[in-house]
Amino acid sequence: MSSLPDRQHVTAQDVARKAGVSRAVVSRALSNNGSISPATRARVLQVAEELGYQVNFLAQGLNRQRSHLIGVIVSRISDPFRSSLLDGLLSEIQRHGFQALVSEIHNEQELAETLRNFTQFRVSGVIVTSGKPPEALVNQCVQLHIPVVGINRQPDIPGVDYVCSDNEAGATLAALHLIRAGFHRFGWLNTQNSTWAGRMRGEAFAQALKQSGVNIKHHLVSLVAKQEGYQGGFLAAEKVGLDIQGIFCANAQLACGFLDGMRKRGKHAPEDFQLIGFDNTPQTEQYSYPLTTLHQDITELSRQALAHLLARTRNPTRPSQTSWVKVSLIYRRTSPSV
Amino acid sequence: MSSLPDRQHVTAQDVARKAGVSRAVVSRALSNNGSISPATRARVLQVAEELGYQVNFLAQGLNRQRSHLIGVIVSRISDPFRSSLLDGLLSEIQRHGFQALVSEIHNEQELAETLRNFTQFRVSGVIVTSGKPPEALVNQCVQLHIPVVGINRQPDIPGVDYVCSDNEAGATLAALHLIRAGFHRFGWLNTQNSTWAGRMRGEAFAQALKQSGVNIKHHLVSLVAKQEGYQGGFLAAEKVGLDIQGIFCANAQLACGFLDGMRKRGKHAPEDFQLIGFDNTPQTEQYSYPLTTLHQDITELSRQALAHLLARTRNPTRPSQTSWVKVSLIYRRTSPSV
DNA sequence: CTGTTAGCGCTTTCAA
DNA sequence: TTGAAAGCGCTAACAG
Repeated sequence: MSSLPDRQHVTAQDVARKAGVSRAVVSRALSNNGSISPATRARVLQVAEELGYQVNFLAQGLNRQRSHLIGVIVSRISDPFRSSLLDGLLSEIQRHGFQALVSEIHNEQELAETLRNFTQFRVSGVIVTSGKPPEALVNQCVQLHIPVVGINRQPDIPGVDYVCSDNEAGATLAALHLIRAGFHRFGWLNTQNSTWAGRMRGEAFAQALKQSGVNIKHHLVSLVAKQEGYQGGFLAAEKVGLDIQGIFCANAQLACGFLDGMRKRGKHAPEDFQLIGFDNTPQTEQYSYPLTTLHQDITELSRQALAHLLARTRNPTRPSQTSWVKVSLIYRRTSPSV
Repeated sequence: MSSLPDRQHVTAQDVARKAGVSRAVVSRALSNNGSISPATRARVLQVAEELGYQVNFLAQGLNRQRSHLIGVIVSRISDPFRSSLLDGLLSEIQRHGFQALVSEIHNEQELAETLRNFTQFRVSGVIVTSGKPPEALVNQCVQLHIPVVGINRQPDIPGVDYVCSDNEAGATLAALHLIRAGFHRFGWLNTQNSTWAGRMRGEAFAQALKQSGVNIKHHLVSLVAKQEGYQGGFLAAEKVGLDIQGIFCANAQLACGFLDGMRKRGKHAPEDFQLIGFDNTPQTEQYSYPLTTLHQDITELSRQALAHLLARTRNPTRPSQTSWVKVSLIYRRTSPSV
């Protein structure tokens, strides 16, 4: 003899009936939107509670033309830095009451499809941590008032906001640290298909060396890894000249691989050469990889990303903004002691 | 002079108008569902293409009472095994044309809230990789015909399907491998708040030793780490007796930490002690952590999870099933050579 | 094979 | 403050 209807879910209609009001009132009570007397509101909420009412987000989204979903585009999430970043992003997304639609992509085409899919779900925003979205699609998002924010992407699409670690500053810190140790022969290690962030780091590193009087033509060697990640760094170490002194790596995985590759050759940091990485992944604080590294502030990166998203939601036509997040040098045991 | 309406999105109505048919026909053409002449179908698809029509998933889901979303519950995804698992799951989910709603939880209460949120989006299924969902909520899912599948969870809730790595078999392999090396003093390392899978591994390890004639009362010491992950293993190594010979770890992070903790004490595997881990994370194939380990077949785990989901979608009342996925011992350099 | 119709469950004017 | 009514965009049952 339950008073519940035969239907599967309790609807606003059910609540309305039981509370003796109209559906509209129920909607107002729950959304805190539109005027309603405190008394009615309380009663409706009470009944809703009793009935275990839960808003149907699909219906709500359909009506509002916007779901409580935020699309996140990632790739290779088993990479430690990327999974940490995703972690930070998820926390932040959930903290703001959204749910994350996560999509892993393997190429630009999948990125395009994913972006389309996201719009079909009327997401409240898109966060791109990997790949470069085709401008046409992004423009469509912009037109639909779906905020798009890129993390560590080249800030070049109008209408998109960006948040980037301050790669230049980081690379400069690395260069200065190495120079102060009195080195003369420097190395820069990156992968063949580097991201924009990686390239920035390399350019800034060279630039900083140069400004400190290093003849980079002769004293900076550029190592390019054929593969991404640990393996790439490991193999790159096989053929590096052993007279090299201070090496800066585009990211943590490359650095760990390089360190191991050198170990295999019997060379160790900081005695035989010195190494600075980027990212400060958990692995680089482990006993066996005590890597001096530039710390990316993932929490801040995530916060800023959401902040941009929300700001643009309020004002869809505001000019594009890029936030630069400070990086800091973490001194460990692969570089000169300070 | 565009023929497009002023509205933001192209709707089925627009396509219908331009193709000179009714909305229903458009729906049929796109969903391949309900009879329609090949000619009309082709024409409709053509027009849809031209107009750049995209189904509104919110409306579709509202009507069908089911979205193309699959909820995934995770925690601590910066842990290498977990991020690898998530990776596998995402691939599999996307391969089947779903989108993943990923939610990171920190306790059972968040799990409950998340589960509710998922149902509010009318997900097509839920995959739980962490925590133990309250049975009441799960029952609600079951009633709503939302399939729930647990990965590496204790298979004990009716109506839920499970896929687990074969922990017993893995632990037995480990025990046998260590015994064959002629050892007498064994160790088992796990965290204080272990998962069910971890406990299973420990029990099976002890059991296997016993069956091989080891007096586990005296010759098996159980180390419990106060913290999870690398740090837990590292600290656990600080106080282990140095006469220990063969140690089995509940997971890869503990094992790496333990290895490093012992290194700090000047003890190395396999010379001074021997170590077998679980999970075969990428890190354990690195030069500095050449860990003998049990490989969890993430691809298979993911496939089975989706298979259960789809099977139960077709037949919501089928009896609960548990799939056991084979694990294999990967021989590296922390254990006796074979 | 195709069109009409009646919802799916919610929000939001607009009157009362 | 409240209710009635229209509509978000799509699907499915039913006639024709």
